[in-house]
Amino acid sequence: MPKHSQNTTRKRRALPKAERRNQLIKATIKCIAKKGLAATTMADITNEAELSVGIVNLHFKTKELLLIETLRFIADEYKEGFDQIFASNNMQDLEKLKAIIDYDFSPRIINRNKLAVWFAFLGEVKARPIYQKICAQHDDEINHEICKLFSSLLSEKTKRKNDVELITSAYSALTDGLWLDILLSPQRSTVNAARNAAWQYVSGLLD
Amino acid sequence: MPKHSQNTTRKRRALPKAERRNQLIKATIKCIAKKGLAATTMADITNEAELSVGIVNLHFKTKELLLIETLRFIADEYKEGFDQIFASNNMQDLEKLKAIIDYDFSPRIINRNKLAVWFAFLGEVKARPIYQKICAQHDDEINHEICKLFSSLLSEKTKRKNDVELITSAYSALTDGLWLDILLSPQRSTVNAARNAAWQYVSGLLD
DNA sequence: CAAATGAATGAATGATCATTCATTATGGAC
DNA sequence: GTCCATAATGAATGATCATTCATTCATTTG
Repeated sequence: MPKHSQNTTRKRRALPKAERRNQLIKATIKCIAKKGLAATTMADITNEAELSVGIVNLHFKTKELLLIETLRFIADEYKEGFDQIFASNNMQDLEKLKAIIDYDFSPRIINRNKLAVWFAFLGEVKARPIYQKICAQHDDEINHEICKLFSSLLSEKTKRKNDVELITSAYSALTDGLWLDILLSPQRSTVNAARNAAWQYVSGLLD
Repeated sequence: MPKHSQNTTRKRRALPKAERRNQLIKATIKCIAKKGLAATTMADITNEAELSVGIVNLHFKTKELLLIETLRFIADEYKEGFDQIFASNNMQDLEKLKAIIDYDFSPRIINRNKLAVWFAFLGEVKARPIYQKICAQHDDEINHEICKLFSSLLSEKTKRKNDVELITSAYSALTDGLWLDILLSPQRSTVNAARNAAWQYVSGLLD
């Protein structure tokens, strides 16, 4: 009685390595969102993926390595979309900033499942420096881009009164904090309120 | 060979319940900061407290209940200091806001150990709603007070242009995000930069 | 088609851990 | 001083879980 029978026994199939890895990573995200990082077992993950328990060993060697790849997946996915916006050359700087804010609260990238995974790993950062490392490089690059954007957008007067680097880190912190709000409050309205709050902060700097 | 002998065997002592509970909670905080929530075992905690493994059962019934009380401890501790500032009646509103910002980045309350615990629990919120509940009530009360403060401090012009509730939630999110920065970056300088960023946001609203 | 390859399985293993509870120690009460 | 209530101990228990690997199965190659 195979678990994944529908009516008739489904045949097991060999898939390309990359596809299996993605399948397992997606199952891991779902499980962490549902049960938390601490309570997620290998059996949970392989059940969710409708595969056998031994498969993780085959594709990731250990649970810890699967977790690391899962975090990397989410970090890369975010960074990729971010880079796309920045690389675009049919947008003015202000449009880019608007696009980033929209992106930061778009459901495909930022939803409660992914935020749950994100914050689950961040919560373990002090104990597992590897998690911090995975986030740090992207973060630095992102902050650098945002800083350049503010530099070109803000008036001389504003820049004389405020430190641009400080504005950048406040902006990043604001975004992180708003994400946390979304994770913590199940209402859908939070996402819109969060986007508005981010935009209010930015527009306050611009005029 | 008792673990906690120094030179001669130390006698075990019966302490008032409340003291033992605090001792265990403090040990739990240390362990979570050092090993992470997922990897912290009962043996870790009772070793740290230099007590026997059975003691948690005696004072908290289960590990889960000890964890819940630990989160509650940190939340209550923060709220208590916050209330003290707000209850003071020899401070103007602006002074109060300054005092809150100083408080939010004072090492006694906000340090990497306590932040590690804080975010470790937040990371599990989606899976364990009880953690969310413990934080939510305090958060609501705090936001309410901050909102009142902004209402009285901001000019009519600013209030006409911006929604005070949105400003409040941006302020809270900013603080949360800056705390996350402190947890993530081991440099001591981060704390001062964070305080400055928070203050810059507020002073930008005031003039 | 037969043989070879290697992807996938899942029962078995052994390690880790929370919890239990019979026993021991402690500090009042009298 | 001797009892007694109860705080504290820690070896033992049983449950959970990551990992292993001999076996099974699908696909490819010759």
